[in-house]
Amino acid sequence: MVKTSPAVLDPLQLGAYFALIEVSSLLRHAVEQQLRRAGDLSYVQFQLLATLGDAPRGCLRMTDLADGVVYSRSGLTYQAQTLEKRGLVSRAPSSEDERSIEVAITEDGRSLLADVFPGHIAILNDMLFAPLTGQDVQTLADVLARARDHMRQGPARSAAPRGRAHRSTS
Amino acid sequence: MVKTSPAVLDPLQLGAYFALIEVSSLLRHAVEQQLRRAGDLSYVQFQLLATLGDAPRGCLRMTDLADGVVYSRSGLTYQAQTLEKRGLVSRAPSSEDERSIEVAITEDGRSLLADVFPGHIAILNDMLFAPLTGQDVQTLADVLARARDHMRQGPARSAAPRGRAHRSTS
DNA sequence: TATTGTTATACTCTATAACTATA
DNA sequence: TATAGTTATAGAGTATAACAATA
Repeated sequence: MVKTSPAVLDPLQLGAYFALIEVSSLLRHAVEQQLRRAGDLSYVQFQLLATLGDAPRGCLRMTDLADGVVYSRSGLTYQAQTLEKRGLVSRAPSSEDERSIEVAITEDGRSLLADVFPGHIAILNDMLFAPLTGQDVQTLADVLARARDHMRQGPARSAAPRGRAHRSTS
Repeated sequence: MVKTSPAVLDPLQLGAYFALIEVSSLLRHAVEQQLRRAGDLSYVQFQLLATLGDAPRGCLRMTDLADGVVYSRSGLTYQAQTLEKRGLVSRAPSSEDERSIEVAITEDGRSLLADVFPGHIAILNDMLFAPLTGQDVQTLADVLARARDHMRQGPARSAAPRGRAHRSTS
């Protein structure tokens, strides 16, 4: 039988959850404003550009690009079109699979990333890292990485049928 | 002179940042879906209801309610109206300060919260807490609380003028 | 048939600025 | 004048479903 989670959180868990939500929310809001000012980018657009910038040849298929950044295909199409109009990415059919589109970051895209990075990093340092020790950061990275890997693995069992309908795990 | 942050992040910081963003993003997306299904609530609406539910008499002024959940006044007005139409909150002018509106969670609001909580908590347990030890949670709560308190204090100095303005917004 | 991606469409949410009213 | 809140409006972003094309 699958281990059933208790129906409540202990205060420690509640604190961790609230702090996580609040920290990421405040951080994201601050970073979004900086990205908008420095490069007229939304956070999602920045994530897409940064993902491409890190990719082997600055180039990924739409589907792979979407992974983890965007939650619907049409949403990615929308953003990719926006970025393409600005000349920050280019799109071309894949030679291997004619169904696929390969998205590549352009020179302008890399240049904009470079413009935006310093301010981005400054915010992270000032807001997030300033009050933390090296050990804190180490632990944070370790624990969150474990959580992330876990989330990436199985689709959350409880993502489906809870709440209103109070039937037990059927 | 203000201490200047280094222009780059070390790999550890980068890892902590990415993991934080990814974890909170995955978590929030999962929770949003659950809230929508179980109670037809957006995350912000849930936060507002939950904040009211925790308040001394289930009642807060608009301004205090906004704090930390919403980033503009009109945004709160919009959400408060939405919740009021559904009978989940009520609004009445404050007797002390005629300018203020006091928002109170209703019985229906509390009932909906109760409907939604179990599924919400189940997701947290399954996605976030399952792979973590009690010590992990303890540390996470501690470190993130410190970060949050720091963020709450001063408006980030770097929120203003960094990253070379790329004014070609035309 | 399954997969990749686009389009049309409708909707939610947010932000800015102008506004009213009270302190 | 400053504060509390609303309104009008406009724009960004997202999701769903129907669609075309390739594997």
